[in-house]
Amino acid sequence: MNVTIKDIAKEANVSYSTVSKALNNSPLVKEGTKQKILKVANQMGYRPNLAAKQLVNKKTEVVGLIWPTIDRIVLATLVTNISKAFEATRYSMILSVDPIDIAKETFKKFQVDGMIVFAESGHIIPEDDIPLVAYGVEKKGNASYPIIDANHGQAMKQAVQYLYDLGHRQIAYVGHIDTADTLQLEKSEGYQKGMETLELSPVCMDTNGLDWVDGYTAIDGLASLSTQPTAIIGGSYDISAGILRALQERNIRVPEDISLISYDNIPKMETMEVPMTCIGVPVEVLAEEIVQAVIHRIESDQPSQSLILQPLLVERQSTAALK
Amino acid sequence: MNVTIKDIAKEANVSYSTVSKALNNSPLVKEGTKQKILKVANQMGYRPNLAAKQLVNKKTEVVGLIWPTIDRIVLATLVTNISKAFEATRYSMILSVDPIDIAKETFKKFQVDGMIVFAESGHIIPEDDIPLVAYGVEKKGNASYPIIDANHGQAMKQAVQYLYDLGHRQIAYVGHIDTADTLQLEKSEGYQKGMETLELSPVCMDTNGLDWVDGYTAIDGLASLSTQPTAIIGGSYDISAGILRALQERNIRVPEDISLISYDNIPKMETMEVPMTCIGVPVEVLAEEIVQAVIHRIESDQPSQSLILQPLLVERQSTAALK
DNA sequence: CATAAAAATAACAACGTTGTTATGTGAAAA
DNA sequence: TTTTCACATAACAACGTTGTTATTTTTATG
Repeated sequence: MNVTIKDIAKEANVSYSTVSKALNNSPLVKEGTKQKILKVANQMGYRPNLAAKQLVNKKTEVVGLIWPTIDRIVLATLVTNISKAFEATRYSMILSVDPIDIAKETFKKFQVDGMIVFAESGHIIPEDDIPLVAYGVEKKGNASYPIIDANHGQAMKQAVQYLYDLGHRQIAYVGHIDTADTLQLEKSEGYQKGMETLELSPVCMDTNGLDWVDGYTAIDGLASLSTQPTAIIGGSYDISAGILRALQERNIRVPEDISLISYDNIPKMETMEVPMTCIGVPVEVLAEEIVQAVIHRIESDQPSQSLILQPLLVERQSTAALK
Repeated sequence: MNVTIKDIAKEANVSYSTVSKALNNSPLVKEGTKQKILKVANQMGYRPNLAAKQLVNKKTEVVGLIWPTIDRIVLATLVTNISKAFEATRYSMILSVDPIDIAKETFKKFQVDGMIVFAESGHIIPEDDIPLVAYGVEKKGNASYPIIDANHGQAMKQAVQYLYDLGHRQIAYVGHIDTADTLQLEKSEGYQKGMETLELSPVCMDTNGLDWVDGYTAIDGLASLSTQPTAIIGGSYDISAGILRALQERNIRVPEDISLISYDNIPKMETMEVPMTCIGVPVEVLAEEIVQAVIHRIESDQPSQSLILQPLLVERQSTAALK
C-alpha cells in the first residue's frame, strides 16, 4: 500500500489539506510546518498518485511520441535527444511504436497533454482535442497542427557553396534520387539548384536506397563518369559511411583526393574513421525545437506556427581546399 | 469537456451508478436499460476516464517496456512484435528509451501494472513493488524476477548438426568472437562444442563487431584459410547479410558453392537476396513468451520462472546438401 | 486588555469511477 | 387484501488529490 497525504497528515499531526499545500510549496502554510511535513513525507517515502492528481488537474505533464516506423534508425538518435530534452522540462515522455491511429487512442486513454508524431508520408493526421506537433511531414497540405522540419534544400545549397569556396568545381551528389520520398527529393533538388546558381553542371549518382550498402555500391559508378568529381555530397549518414569505405577500398584518400561532406548533423559524424564534415540541423537543436513546440502548444492558447529550421555546417577532416 | 457517466445518466434518465453497471455489463441491470444506456453512451462518444478508474481499481492495464539501448536495431523487430502481441490482450504497452532507473521512475508514476526490461549488461535490476520481467540478461546472477532468453548455444549446435547432416564437414563460424558480450560468447562456444561433438575442427572468423560491414569485411580472410569451408554460420542477421554480399561479389554462389545459415529467426530472412536458412527463436514466439510472462507475473501470485526458449531451424534457399 | 485584522490551519466539495448499501417496485404467496 | 421477497434502480462512500471556504490561532492596534 502506497503512502498518501492522509498518512503523512496523521504522522505530522496536521490536516491532509495542509499537507497538500505544504507539498506544493504554498505560501499559505508556515515555513516551520512546511519543513516538518516535507521531512515526514520524505521519511515515509511519499510518492504522489498521478491518477488522483490527474483527476482533479486534468493534466498529466506527459507527452506521447508516436514513432510508427521504428526501423528507420536515423530517427533513433532524434528520439533519444527528444527524450533528453524533456528532462529539462517538467514533462516526461512516453513512446508508442504503434500505427498512428492506434497510438493516438492509447495516448488519449492516458490523457497525455500533447503528442509528437513522426510522420513520414505526407498525409494529414486528423487532430482531435489533444495538441499535436508533427515532425518532417511535407509542407504542402495545410494541417491544423504545426510542423517542424529542417530546410533540406537550403542545406544542400549551402554544402555546394561551401565546396565551391574551397575551390571545387566538380561536385557530385550521391543519394536516393529516383523516389517518391519528398524528403529525398528536396535534397537532390536543393543540390541541383545550388549547382545551377554557381553555373556548375550537376552530377548525380543514385543510390536507390538509404542504407549503408546503397552508398557503398553507388561508388561503383564512379569510374564510368566522364569527369571525375573532386568533391562528393553524401545524402545521409548511412550513405556517406558507405561512400567513405568504398573510396578507401579504392585507395582514394579523403580529403586529399576527394572531399566528402554528408547530410545529417549528428554526433556520430565526429567519430567516423575520417571525422566527417556535415551539414544539417543539429539533432540536439531539432529535438529542442520539437520539445519547445509541443510545450508551447500545450501551455499557450496562441496558435503555434510551423517551423523550418536552418541547417548548420560543421567542418571536420573529410573536406579540404582543392590543390 | 469529455462526456462522463453522469452525462449519460442524465441523458438516459437513470442514475449514474446504473450507467456504471450497465457499461460493465453487470447482471444487476435489466437487459432493456442496459441496451438503452449503451446506445446513449455510444451516441455521446463516451470514453472512460482512465485516471478515475485507476484511482479506484489500482490497475492501469498497461505494461511499460524499458529499452535503454535504442540504437541496437535488432531489438526493434522484437519491440514491434511485443507491441503487436499485446494487442491480443487487454493490456497496452508504452515504451521508454531512458536509462533503466529513470524509466522505472516514470513508469512507477504511471502505475503501470508491469514492466519489461531489455537489459544487455548482466547486472541485476533492483525490483520494487511493480512486477518485472527481463529479456536477455545473463543467467548466472539469481535475480528476483524471471528472465526470458533464447538458448543461443543450443541454436549453434543445432546449426552445426544441420549442416553436418547435409554432408558438410568444413563448417566455419563468422561472428564477434573476441568480446566480453556474453550473448556473443554463448554463440561461439555453442558452435565450438557442436563441432567437437562431431569431431570436426572449428574454424572461426572474427568480425570484431556486429554490423553489416563487419560481416562483409570478415570474408576478406576467407582466401587465407588453409582449408576452404563448404558451409558458413553467420552470427547474426546483419553479419550474414554482409557475408552474403561479400560472397556474391567474389562470384561464390550460395548455396551451390557455399551453404550459409544465419543466427536470428526474423521475417527479414525470407526476403533477402537469397532467402536465408536461419536458426533461432522466432521473434514472434519470443515476443509472445515475454508478453505472457509479464501478464502471468501480474495476474498470478505464483512465482514466475525464468525461461530459456529453444531455437527453431527454418530451411530456405541458402543451404544445400554437399555435392 | 479587548478587539479587529492577519495568518495559519482545518474542513469540505469536487474530479470520474466502482462497489456496497439503501430504497422502491411489482409479482408471488399467505 | 395484505405480506413477503426478488428484482431493478438509486444513493452514497471511497479512491488520493487540489482548491475554496470555514474555523481557529496568532499578532497588531486602540
